[in-house]
Amino acid sequence: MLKITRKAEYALIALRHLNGIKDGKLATVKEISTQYGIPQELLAKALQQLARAKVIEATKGPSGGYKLVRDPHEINMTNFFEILEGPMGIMDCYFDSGCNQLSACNIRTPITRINDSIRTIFNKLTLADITY
Amino acid sequence: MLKITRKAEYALIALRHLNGIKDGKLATVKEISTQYGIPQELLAKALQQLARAKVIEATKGPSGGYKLVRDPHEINMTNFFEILEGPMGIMDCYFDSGCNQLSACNIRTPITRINDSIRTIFNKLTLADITY
DNA sequence: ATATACACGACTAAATTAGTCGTAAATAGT
DNA sequence: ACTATTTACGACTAATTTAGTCGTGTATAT
Repeated sequence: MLKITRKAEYALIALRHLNGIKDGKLATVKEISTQYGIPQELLAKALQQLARAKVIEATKGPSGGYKLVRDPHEINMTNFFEILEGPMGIMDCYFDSGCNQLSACNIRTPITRINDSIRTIFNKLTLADITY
Repeated sequence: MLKITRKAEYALIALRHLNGIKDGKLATVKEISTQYGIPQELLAKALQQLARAKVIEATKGPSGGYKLVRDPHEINMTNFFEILEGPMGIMDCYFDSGCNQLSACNIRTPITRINDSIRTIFNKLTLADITY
């Protein structure tokens, strides 16, 4: 319950790794996946998403790989999770999903407040915090 | 992502409902499920769990039903969710699950901190808050 | 050229969640 | 005693989501 996906977990591990290597150095998916025991293809997908979102930058070809291109203090966890997993909220009604039948719903307001609290936590948390 | 289950959602709706009815009055699963458009059997299960956990009390037979037996201020959301869905945490490694392969894991500490933050939110939130 | 690395969509498998069904047990009303 | 009502609960199926794999393509350093 309230779990993040493995893809996000793997991405976090990778980001922390990228954040730890020297400026200008690159890390490949292969390196990271073997070092942490992560399925390579799955990690690859996650990193591709982060690259599309311009959080990291890819270099193709031999001696290619990924590097961080944004200040870790600027990457907050709400952004991060939403890049990988879409909108964050403890219930679907929060963003979309007709939810026709439950027009009698008596908990929408409190749920919204809970959602906001969680978003606030993740907004304040940056990759820099994850790095210690 | 970070979603609660429907069972928990339904249970919340029911609890809020029970909290709203007069002292001594009971509400049946049938009433609640039809009023809010919730699958009866699923709601029944959720309420049975809450009854086992002594959050609500069941009376069998005709004119039976459920009532709240604890002060809404004492029922916090961590308890509530853990009764229905088991331990709460954004990642499994938090409580159990060997997680053998990832001994190289570089994010355990920050993950633990995030978990704690979320638990803190839910600890502070009581059923009374959900009721407005 | 070739080997290496990212890009990406399609696919399958596994796990979780949602929902259903059948049966039992208690009890109020008759 | 009988019946209708209501909770209790395990077993089951269906739906959805998540995890992981595969094939193919593109860029590029040597």
